[in-house]
Amino acid sequence: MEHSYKILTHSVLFHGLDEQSLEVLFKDKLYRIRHYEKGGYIAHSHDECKQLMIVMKGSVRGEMTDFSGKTIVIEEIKAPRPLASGFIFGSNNRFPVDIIANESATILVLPKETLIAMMQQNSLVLKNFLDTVSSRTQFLSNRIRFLSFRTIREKIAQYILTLSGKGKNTVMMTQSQTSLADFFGVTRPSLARAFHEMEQEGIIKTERKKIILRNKEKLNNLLHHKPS
Amino acid sequence: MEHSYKILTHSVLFHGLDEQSLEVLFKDKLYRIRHYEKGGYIAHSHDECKQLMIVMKGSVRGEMTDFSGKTIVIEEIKAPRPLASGFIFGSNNRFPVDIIANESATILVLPKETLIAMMQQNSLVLKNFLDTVSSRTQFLSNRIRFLSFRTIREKIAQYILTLSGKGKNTVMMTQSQTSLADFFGVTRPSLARAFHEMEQEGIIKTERKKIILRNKEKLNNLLHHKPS
DNA sequence: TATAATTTGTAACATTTGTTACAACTCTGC
DNA sequence: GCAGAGTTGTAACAAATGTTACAAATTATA
Repeated sequence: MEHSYKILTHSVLFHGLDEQSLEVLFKDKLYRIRHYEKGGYIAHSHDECKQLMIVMKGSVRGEMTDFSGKTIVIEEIKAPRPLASGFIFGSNNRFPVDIIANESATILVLPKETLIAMMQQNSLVLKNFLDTVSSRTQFLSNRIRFLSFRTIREKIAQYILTLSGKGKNTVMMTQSQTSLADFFGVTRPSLARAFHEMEQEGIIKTERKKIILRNKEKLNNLLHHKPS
Repeated sequence: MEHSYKILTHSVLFHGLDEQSLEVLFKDKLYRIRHYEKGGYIAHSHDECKQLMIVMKGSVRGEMTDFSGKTIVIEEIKAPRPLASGFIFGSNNRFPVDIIANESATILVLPKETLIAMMQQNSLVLKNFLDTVSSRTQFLSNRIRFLSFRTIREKIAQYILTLSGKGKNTVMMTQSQTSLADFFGVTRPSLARAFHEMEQEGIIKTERKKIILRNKEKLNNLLHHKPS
């Protein structure tokens, strides 16, 4: 274990602690280290989630299997990140997805009790864990905002206006159009079409990843007539 | 404050503690109690969220103001529930909505430091808070699953199959069709139409709030050809 | 630099959903 | 038993998005 502390100092949960603090923290605590080969199942969807797992080496993926057996990759988690941290506590603490090793992977397993003890012993661990779970909430909450808009133009308007802040008239997209379409829950061609239409109407002008606001008022109006 | 402990024992954060434990817990801690009249602003959207607020009397609502000034009520929070508990920690700890008093309301304000101290002092408080935040994550996560399905029929299929579990062939809807439509992010008539079509095709049969599964295989197939 | 892989632009057509409006039904309190 | 509020059934038409396919542009990589 000793040689692993260095890795853990880079983990979000133990961020800010040095190796000595970690040694103190792990003393007399229950934990396990598990190895998985590529393709191995680390957890099954609907399994009870009563321990925190941190990927220490390699990477794992979350997969959803629908009722037909078709699988969809939801997310990839690389070392040294925790997985399913939002599902250890709460009223429905079960894995929402299957967790499978993407490659040979090493996982640190902390039972719920150990996690609680660590959080009470060290306020930094407590804050780190709360930050992790809360950031997730905030991400999901933001995502839902976008998914809830009826039309693609509304999503675009909200997206641009949020990024542009007050004075600015240009916005740089941080992600590809493809992944933005994914975030919005629409298809890529549809998103491209919407951008194009808005450009035709003189609302915006796009230059690859750069978006220039030409008519902020019209952009506002798109949200104006919003339902829901 | 003393007479308030009884109310707090019913709050999710202090659930399981008796009045004496609360007295010990609040001793030497910083906190405030604030009163708001109907319509008063308790917090503004984008304000920094650095304290936990618990509604002790009355009720408040979360409102979103879009760029045009139109407001949408997101949620109502009644006593004795905490508000915005998922936004105190995390990387973007700002209120996502405006918080406004629905009626005359009393709010207990716990600074972040007080909250941390209480969680470290009492493991029940720690667990309760983590349960609150995590339940939120789980709710949002589930909501996103439904919003991500392309078609209404897919949402319905997922909904019914999840509720029906293994053997059962009937499902009772716990909410009105109207609020289900809301949860799905679709309009009510569209949802009704989808139900009707599926009934025509012999997949299900609806009797008001009761849904009878007539062809589980076809229901599975709806998810089978799922994109995304 | 050449080549492959990824991203983006664009179009025609099919599908799905929204909109609006009204009638029928159910439930509650009086 | 009845009035009124809320919920559900239904339909015609409009609007938005998905699907598919291919070319062009860009970026990564050998």
